[in-house]
Amino acid sequence: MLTLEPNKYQPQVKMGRVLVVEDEELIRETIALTLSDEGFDVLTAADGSSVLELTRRCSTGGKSEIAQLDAIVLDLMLPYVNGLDLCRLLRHEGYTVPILILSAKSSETDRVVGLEVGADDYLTKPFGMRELVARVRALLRRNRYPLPQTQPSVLKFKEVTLNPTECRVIVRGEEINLSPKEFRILELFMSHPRRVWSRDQLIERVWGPDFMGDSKTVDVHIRWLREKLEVDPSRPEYLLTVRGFGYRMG
Amino acid sequence: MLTLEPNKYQPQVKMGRVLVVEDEELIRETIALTLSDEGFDVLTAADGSSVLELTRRCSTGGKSEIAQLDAIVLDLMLPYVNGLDLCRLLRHEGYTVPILILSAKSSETDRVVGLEVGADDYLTKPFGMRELVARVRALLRRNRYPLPQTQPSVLKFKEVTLNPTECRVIVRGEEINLSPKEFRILELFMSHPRRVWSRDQLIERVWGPDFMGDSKTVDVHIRWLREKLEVDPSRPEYLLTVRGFGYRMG
DNA sequence: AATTGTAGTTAACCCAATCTTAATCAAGCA
DNA sequence: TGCTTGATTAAGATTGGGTTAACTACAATT
Repeated sequence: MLTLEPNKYQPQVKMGRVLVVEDEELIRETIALTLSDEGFDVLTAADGSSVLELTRRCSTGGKSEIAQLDAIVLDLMLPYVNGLDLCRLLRHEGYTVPILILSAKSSETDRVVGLEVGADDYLTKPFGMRELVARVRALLRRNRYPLPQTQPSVLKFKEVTLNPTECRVIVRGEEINLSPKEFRILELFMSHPRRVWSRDQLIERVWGPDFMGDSKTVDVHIRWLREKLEVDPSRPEYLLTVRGFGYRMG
Repeated sequence: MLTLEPNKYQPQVKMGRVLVVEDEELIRETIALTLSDEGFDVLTAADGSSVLELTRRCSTGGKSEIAQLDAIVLDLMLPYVNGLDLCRLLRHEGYTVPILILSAKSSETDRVVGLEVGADDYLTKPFGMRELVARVRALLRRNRYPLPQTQPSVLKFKEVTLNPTECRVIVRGEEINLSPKEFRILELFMSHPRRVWSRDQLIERVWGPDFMGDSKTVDVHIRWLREKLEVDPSRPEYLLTVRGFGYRMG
């Protein structure tokens, strides 16, 4: 009655453990597969009583398995134990795991009751998988401390990854150390791949409009960047020269 | 442009401070009144720029007013600054206040985008006031009773543990004594590990926007923090310098 | 009221990382 | 070939961060 869906792609980041409680097999499996593909560890249950069982069972010794969940996706129409009662009961037992209720009952009153019974979110059937995933993610995001970036917000190009908020650059798996100017030049290039930038445009964007010096200084910085980025700096694959115009990434 | 709705009934329990951002006056006032009747302290704003102003302003001295909110109800169709951008911006600035998006855009894609931009909930117009209240309550409930496992009341990073409620910091098993500024700087770093903070951002968040002094003062506080945190302050493992940008934890 | 202690700010100094400049060399193109 | 543009390098100038100490403000204590 209780299954763990192995992740197909084994993502590097642990997204969290989600329990899906739904009696209709097709829906249950669809949800489980989708969440699993998105990187969640998924447990499934087809009725309320097996969830109750979880509250009793302790795996590692100590906390019950419920306490180790990061979220529950809970259908309301369940055999034996009603979903609302189950939600109420879990809260009454002191469990604070985020609960997202799924239900065919779409009236405002139903939704209000669901939320008042202790659910964190209420999604009415029919629903789209993308929205379900987004809502589950929102629940986990809120409860994970600290909040991971809502969006990856990293720039990638071939074997180079640049993280603007952390000011980090990874090249072929190795972190490299860039000077401020180098970093900002690279950031500009990576946020506009394949676009050609003239020296003056680079000066304008990276140095600012007050810079009074020689635009040839750009060449030197490009040189240093190539030194750090390229396998063979004299045969660049990333920072390419566009003779007569400027430079371009890619 | 910014009003505080006084509670009519002054409930004994403080429900929380909610900011309602909505340009249509009728809707805004309806929401504000309803929430106010339900016991919330309600602030209202008619456009995005006055919210931006809030990120700058700080009342008691210290945290900006945004940081003192318990939730934001945010309409998407706003003059001047788009609601989505506003949400993204708040998250990007590191604010973790729960956000509930209101929108007339009801497609699944719109909802997914809203949630992915960092909102906690997405409610499509037309909506019922009871549901709105229930959802706001769910957001606050979640924050008030944080999950023991997922949102621990303490922040940990390597060998440093910071307890925000008790204002205590343990380093390698030993409790250390931090000054208020030091504590709040460390708290900010620990709630956003790996994120780079510029001196100005630190000033903004820790000192508040009214601080008129030299941002070099940050350096000195970092120096003292290192003295207390690091094994070898001249070779920091926790508070790292990112030359040209600022500082970063880890 | 005087004293002591704590916290925060500012200024001064030093050093190393970084940036700019200039000079020279190599490559592309007519 | 000759001309132009980019690459490369090293020297010198500049900036930014580390560090310390003096100074101010304020609170607690005597």
